[in-house]
Amino acid sequence: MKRVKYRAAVDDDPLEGFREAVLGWYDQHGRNLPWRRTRDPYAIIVSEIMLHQTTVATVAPVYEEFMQRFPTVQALHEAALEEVKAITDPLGYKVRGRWLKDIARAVVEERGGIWPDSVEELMTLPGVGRYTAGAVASFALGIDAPILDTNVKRVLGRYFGIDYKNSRAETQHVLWALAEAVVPEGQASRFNQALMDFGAMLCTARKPLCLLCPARVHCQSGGVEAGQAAEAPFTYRLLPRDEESSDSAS
DNA sequence: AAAGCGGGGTT
DNA sequence: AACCCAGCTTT
Repeated sequence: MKRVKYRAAVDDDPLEGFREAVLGWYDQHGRNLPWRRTRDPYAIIVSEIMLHQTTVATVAPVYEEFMQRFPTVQALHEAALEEVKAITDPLGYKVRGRWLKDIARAVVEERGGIWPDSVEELMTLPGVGRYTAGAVASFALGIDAPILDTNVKRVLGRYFGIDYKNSRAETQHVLWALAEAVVPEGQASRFNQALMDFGAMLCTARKPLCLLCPARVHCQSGGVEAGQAAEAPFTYRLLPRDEESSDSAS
């Protein structure tokens, strides 16, 4: 008796379909970046500070030089600020050198060389906001924390039909909620990386490759190119959560 | 909520 | 010329 070689996968769940599309695409096309070869919180946070509003191509050589010169948080702590800034200032946003020095001081002197182990604690470090904290938590600590950078905003905004460029607090709140909801359990590190590559390489700001997109069946952007109709419209809703007080949103 | 920070690349 | 880039802090 001949066995059926394939099993059917009916992609009628927009959220699970999105996860599978992004992860499947990432397996084939994901980038091999220097800061992905480590889980050292120090190396990860150095890369994330450098990547603030700065392209991967610009950061990569500077990151390599920085990590060679200051391989550990102790090495950075003992270095002169001027020597640090000589490497980081050419990236722009020249406060980054001081932030990294202040982070090193906080970890070495105030925390005995032990890194914060939660998003909330990470956010107390200078230059570390919610995005960077989520990145370090997921990439270095293995915590299922969401991230919401410019790539993820664009990808989720298009897929869920949200005006992601709107800076209103409520819009950003919804995007964060979706960024959290979409993370597959136990896979935040890989999935968050996948989301960013997906946004940087396929679902790009200027000319997204909608015809190659494995998630386009459900995408609420309807094809950014030529105003195509959404193939599979869907809606989402935000559920109240127990641990949050109900007066948070106005 | 809005401004300020910034060099470097793309359209 | 305008837009974009693994955002955060200050006003």
